[in-house]
Amino acid sequence: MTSDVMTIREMCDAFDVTPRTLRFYESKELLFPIRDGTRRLFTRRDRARLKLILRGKRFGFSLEEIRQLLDLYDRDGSQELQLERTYQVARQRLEQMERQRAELDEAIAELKDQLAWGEEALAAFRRAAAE
Amino acid sequence: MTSDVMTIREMCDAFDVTPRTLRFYESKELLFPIRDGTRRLFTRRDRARLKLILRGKRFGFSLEEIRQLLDLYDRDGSQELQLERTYQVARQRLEQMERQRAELDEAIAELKDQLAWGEEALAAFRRAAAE
DNA sequence: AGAGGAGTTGACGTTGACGTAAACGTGACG
DNA sequence: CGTCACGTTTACGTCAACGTCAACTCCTCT
Repeated sequence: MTSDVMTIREMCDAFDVTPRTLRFYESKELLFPIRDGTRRLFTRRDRARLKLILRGKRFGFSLEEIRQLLDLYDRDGSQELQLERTYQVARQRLEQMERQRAELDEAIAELKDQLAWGEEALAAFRRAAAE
Repeated sequence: MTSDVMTIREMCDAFDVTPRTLRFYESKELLFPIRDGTRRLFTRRDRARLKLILRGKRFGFSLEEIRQLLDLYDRDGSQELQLERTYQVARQRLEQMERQRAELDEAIAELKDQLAWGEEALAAFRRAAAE
């Protein structure tokens, strides 16, 4: 099963990222492709991680935050202390996220108010123009 | 009414920003304080603009976007077109924010799942340790 | 053998929104 | 008169997440 690993090009096509991005992620220890000589070969584990990375980015998380989350998903640590530690990290992240959501909700509500005001102002213009 | 203008310090206190920020905004042509010699004096117009700037930032607009919106308001004459334009931009932002919130909610749910998993695993450890 | 294409490693550039430091001016107070 | 506190300008630093070269190496096809 050679298709168990993918070249950098195949990865780029599959995930719509650039080679630079994949090398960058590797340098940040988000991905761990194996080497065929100097060339990178991405395993199915790398693909799973990249999928999570890209999703995390869409959520607006930093790569460093994502790296921490990946360590949770990656919970290979069969050790209780390690699990406990990553669990705490994840809980903190959840709190952050819920604060973010609260702020976002507030901003959305405010913006909606503004839109209502704008709508009213536009309606006034149109009434004035109708005379 | 000397309170018609404010010093940089008064502005910082009133709006909870740093002097650097106000100077930066001036350099970006978002604010136009008048000068008393070399010192800046912020008018009520500056205060109105700053209020809008900070609100815009909470909504996630870039300073450049904010500048353009402010400039639209500034051009003299009938403001209906400008208002219409601003309204459209704001509506697009709102859509972006609501999509962002939906994704954030999804991520929160997923992370909660992971946490439940971790909790269960920890509980298993503790049961094993209780023997 | 030569050309082409994909891959590699540095290293520097970019954008946004400021922070920080240096070096100096100025007015009020004791 | 000294010395603060506060102000100024200029300019360089920062952080994230890559983009954009340059200067190779290696494989493949003809």
